[in-house]
Amino acid sequence: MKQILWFRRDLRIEDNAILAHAQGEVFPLFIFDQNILEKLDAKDKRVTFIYQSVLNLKKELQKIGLNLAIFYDKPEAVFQRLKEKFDEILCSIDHDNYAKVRDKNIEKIIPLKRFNDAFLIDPQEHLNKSHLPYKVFTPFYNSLFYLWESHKIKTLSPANNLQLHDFNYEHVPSLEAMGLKKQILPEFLEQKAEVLLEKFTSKLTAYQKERDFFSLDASTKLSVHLRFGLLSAKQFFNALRPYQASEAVIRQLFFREFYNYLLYHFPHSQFENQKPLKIKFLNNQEDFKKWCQGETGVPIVDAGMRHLNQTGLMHNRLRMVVSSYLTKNLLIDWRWGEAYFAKKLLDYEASSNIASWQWASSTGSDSVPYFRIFNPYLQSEKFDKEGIFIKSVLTELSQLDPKLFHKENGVQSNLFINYPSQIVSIKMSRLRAIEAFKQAKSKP
DNA sequence: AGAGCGTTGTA
DNA sequence: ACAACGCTC
Repeated sequence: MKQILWFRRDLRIEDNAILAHAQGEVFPLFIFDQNILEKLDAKDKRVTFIYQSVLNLKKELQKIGLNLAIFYDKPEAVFQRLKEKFDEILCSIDHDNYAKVRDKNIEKIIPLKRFNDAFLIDPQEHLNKSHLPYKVFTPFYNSLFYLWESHKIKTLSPANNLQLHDFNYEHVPSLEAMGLKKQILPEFLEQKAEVLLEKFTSKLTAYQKERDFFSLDASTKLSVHLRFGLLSAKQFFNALRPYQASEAVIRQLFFREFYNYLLYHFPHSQFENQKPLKIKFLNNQEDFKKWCQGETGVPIVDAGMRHLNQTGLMHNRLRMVVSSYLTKNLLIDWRWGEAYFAKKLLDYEASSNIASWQWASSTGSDSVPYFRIFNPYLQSEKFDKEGIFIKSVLTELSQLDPKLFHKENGVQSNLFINYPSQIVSIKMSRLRAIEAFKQAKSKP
């Protein structure tokens, strides 16, 4: 048996399904997919992260007597060249549309063996008592109680006695050759997943209380590592579950499961409202541009967006604040926001991003009620009272009294500060959104 | 099949 | 209160 081990979003050795299930002669490879790269900005941060992770993986594979061939090509072309020599490809599953279409085409060239490796559960399982997929988080979460109860989930180790297929693929394409520039990444991304995990574990007890506060450093910082599989979901679970205080963070891990599960069962939700609502969005291009650039005149929204643009990161609650502002206050289609996040977020995960935007725009299956609209000023007052986060990003406001950040036109009232005026009044746009969603619902 | 409930809120 | 609905058992 001759197998290609196609690494994609599983850039690790331990608990890796394709390495564990491999047998005989193997050819590990990674493809920098031209179809994907050609659509990216030359300054895309994720590719820098993936690039360094892939080089690390190559070293790790060499330590266990294997290696990694690195291609810059279209997957179809790579496998066309290799098809005579191999019996099958092993890879992990992705449920987003691009991945599904890609894999279907590859399968016509060489048989593909897929493993559910990026998530704890296989979405095909875990149906409700009516044998239908869950649409509400809590019952879904309760159905995973058996997992929660098990303090350890069995992980996988690389298979023994693998032989490396004839290997003369030492050439590694440079980032520049792929049309990309090396980017400076947030410092924590240079650290190994185990190190971040250990640091998080030491402050786990504070997580539940502090996780909502933008300026506190309470989050796991592991979303990017999880996204590209430098750490598996099982490893994450196993490391944290033993602790008393783990419920809150495991719950978030299960949200990740839920959103992957929803995308699997409701693939159309990637493109359309999951609930068949016909909302009359305003979709004003100028407003959208201001939102993207962090020029809305609402300090917490602008700080969140500019921080995203600068770093590729955004705090969970901030994502809710800016997405509520876009879809409700500005009445712009969630798909515009989803696409922008897809371009910018270092931890962009299609399933989580899509479901979260559907949540914010009240179009998803278990989303926020349309009349429960975030007031960005109350959010910043509650979660960034001293304006620490806002000032860290909007440095031109660093001398201001933080109270000004938490009321409409507060900053603008200071005549010495040059800050954009508000696009809309919060009160007016809130009522406008409620009306638009009411209308959408009453349509046949 | 009818009861009970629903991630993150606001005025 | 908001609006009152879909999901789940």
